Amino acid sequence: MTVTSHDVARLAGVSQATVSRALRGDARVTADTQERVREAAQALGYVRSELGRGLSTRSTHRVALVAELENTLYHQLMRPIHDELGKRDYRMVLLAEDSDDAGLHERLLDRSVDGAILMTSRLSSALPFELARRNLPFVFLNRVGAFAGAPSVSADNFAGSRAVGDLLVRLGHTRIGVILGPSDTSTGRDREAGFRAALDDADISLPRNRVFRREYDEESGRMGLETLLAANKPPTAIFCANDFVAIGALNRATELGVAVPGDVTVVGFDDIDMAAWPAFRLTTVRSPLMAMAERAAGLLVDLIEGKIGTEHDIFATELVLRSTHAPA
Amino acid sequence: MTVTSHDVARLAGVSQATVSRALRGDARVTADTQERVREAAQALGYVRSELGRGLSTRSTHRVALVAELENTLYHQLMRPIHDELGKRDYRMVLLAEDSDDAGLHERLLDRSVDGAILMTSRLSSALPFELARRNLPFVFLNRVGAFAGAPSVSADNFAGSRAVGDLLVRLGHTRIGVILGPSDTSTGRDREAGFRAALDDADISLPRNRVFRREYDEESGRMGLETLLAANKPPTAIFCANDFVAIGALNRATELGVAVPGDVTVVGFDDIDMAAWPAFRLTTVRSPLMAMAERAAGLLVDLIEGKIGTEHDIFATELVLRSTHAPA
DNA sequence: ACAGTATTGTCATACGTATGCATACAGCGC
DNA sequence: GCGCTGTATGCATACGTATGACAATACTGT
Repeated sequence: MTVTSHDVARLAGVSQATVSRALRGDARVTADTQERVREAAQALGYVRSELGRGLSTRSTHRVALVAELENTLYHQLMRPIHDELGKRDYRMVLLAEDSDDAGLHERLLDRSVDGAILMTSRLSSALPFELARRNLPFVFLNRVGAFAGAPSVSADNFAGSRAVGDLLVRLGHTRIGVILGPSDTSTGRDREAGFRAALDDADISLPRNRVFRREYDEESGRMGLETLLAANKPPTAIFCANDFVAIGALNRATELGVAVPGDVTVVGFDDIDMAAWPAFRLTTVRSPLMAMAERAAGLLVDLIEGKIGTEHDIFATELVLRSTHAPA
Repeated sequence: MTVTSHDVARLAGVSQATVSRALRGDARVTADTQERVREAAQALGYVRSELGRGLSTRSTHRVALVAELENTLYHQLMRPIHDELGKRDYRMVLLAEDSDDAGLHERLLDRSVDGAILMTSRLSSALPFELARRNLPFVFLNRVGAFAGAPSVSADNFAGSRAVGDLLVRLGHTRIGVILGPSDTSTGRDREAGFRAALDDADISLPRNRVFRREYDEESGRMGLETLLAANKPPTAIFCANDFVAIGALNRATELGVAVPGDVTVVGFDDIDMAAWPAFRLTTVRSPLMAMAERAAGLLVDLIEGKIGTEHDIFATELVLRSTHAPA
């Protein structure tokens, strides 16, 4: 039923080995024979089996993108990753990272991929160590893992958040709140640290009841805004650890009849496409997400092909001033 | 370097064949031996090679999800598909459907997947015929292909759009515009037909300058709204072929200072999560996307395992009245 | 104790491709 | 016509797993 290289060989009147060589353009096969083989392959509609090829060469030219399906940030990153990998003759496979790691470990180590891009790795995750132990090349994207032995690509989260802190201070805010991401992610930690640094410099305190910490999703933003504003002395400005959170905050504010930026300033992080929509016009920090994704893909291929060592790339961020911030 | 079943066999003091059987829980291996093998596998950190397994069994337990990366609708569908496949012991692989079909054909036919879910298939696409010819099982999701030999799962697009048409008529609109999706998709065609049927029944015409046709994305909505409203006698209501388009229309309306629904009524289709956000509160038609995705995944697995024939499932839709519609 | 059967494990091979090595053959100089 | 070189192709095998056929062992009843 399936057409194999043996079928092609029979039709072209050569051996299977010659078919393999001919189709790869091996110079040891005459142009004449190559042509004949190619025609036979075409006629039969031959498609080389990735399984056979992979088994033989111990490489699949496939790369796993490991992400939490719920984290919508990666949707924007798939195109640049896909295209960069394509250019380098690699394919992308999406693996969902769920709570139970067991299946994921296996899927990464079953030899069906040559490497992985980890996008949503938690600092506490054992995965990077496991992969390193098994010599499966991988890079971090938008994360820095607890494991330092792998290349990473990330935005300058510390500087970016610090810039937001400085902005809020400059605008005269003193009661400032923050909706943070998970503390066991590098972005969660770094964005917190940068922001705190700015407030510290201005001698502005960040009491516990002005800190809300949860996931990187819209829902968290909704809850965060509501919770923070319910306090005795509610903040006049809220920094959200990423744009999805910020948009959730804006949504809840609208529902509660809270004016932004009239009643409260809201600032996000990442500058996803949606942030620029007129419905939001979110003031935020731009991470060069496309460039980062492309770089990560490139680094991974280099790593797989043994061309580089460990390298940590940090991309500069840029404050994007839109319409959700105002003086205190 | 890589741990194989031979290594496990050596350590457990049995043959490779026994390892294979033991790990699959074959009754022909004593519980005692199974335990010993399992321990050895554990000790060595053995992970079965998908390549070897696939080559031997001619099945990979992997299913391709074929989608255009730009079509954000599928992001919402990945979780139900992923989970349903997981339950049935299958894995999901995302393949980007780009303009050049060549690479895609190969990736589907290289025996690295057992089947495919086609989510963005164009009516003109040769892919379904190609897959059918090669006996690669597949199902259509949210589409009906020109090829009728494969199962399909879709919403009742005709009835849904007709309901929107009826609604607009009931609200007293007579100058009605529409922003349609590509005419070589079944959704594009069916949603157009249903809407036209409703207008026909009410003797309301749909002149060419009130029809804008483009892709299923936010950008198309922006352009569509602007174009339609620029006409001499602009429409007082606009039906958008899906929610992304509708949101694009809302965005552009905001930028242009056009009030919705004060100046113009806007209705979408699908009821994606975002449609309910307070920034939009979009009146739309709900497709049971989750249930559809789950069903498609289930059907595909049944098809792969030879349990069913061809079956076309159509899910009922439901009008969701929010805040973007008003009387003429 | 023996034949007969059930149980447990091994052997050998297939899956489809890639590749080191061997071979056949053409061309060449003498 | 002989041996030599070099090139085009074929042969054989490896990759890791699964499985049908078979062998070895234990167990049963008489």
